[in-house]
Amino acid sequence: MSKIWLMKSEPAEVSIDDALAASGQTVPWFGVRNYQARNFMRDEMRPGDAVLFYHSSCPEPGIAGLAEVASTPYPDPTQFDPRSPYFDAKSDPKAPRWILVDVRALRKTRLVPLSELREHPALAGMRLLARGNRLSITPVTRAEFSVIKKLAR
DNA sequence: GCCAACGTTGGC
DNA sequence: GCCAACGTTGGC
Repeated sequence: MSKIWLMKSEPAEVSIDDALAASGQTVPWFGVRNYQARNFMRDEMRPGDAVLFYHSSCPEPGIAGLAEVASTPYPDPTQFDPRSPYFDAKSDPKAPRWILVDVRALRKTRLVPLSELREHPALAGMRLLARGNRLSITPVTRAEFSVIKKLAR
């Protein structure tokens, strides 16, 4: 059974529009520097898994589009680039610490603001909404996904 | 810019 | 292994 994920991106860096404009509508999900989020990509994601494309750290945080996992995991090149903000001097190229997957944008949705997600009773259990959650990648249940797809339509 | 909450680091 | 200090996330 395929899984469903919510993945946060700062639109100033990669927005849903940027992803849709990319070659093959696909972007490498670089910059994840949290072990739990990394492990989701490494251990649990499969190509074809559904993705909610979330805009964070911006004037209107919320769900901005639908996407899918488009690759198996592979090393995140930014960890080896000293000029990148995601450079990690402690990562050994022979055993890369950070990986990523490619994400293919499928379509933009109406922006469903975080505040609206919080108000919806059926979404009260969402990992995204858990107190103090900072994970940039969180699992989404099928029930949550169908509610959100209706909201986003 | 503030700050709550959480993750990571490193001395012991 | 503990835990204080520090760094980061991310909404507001």
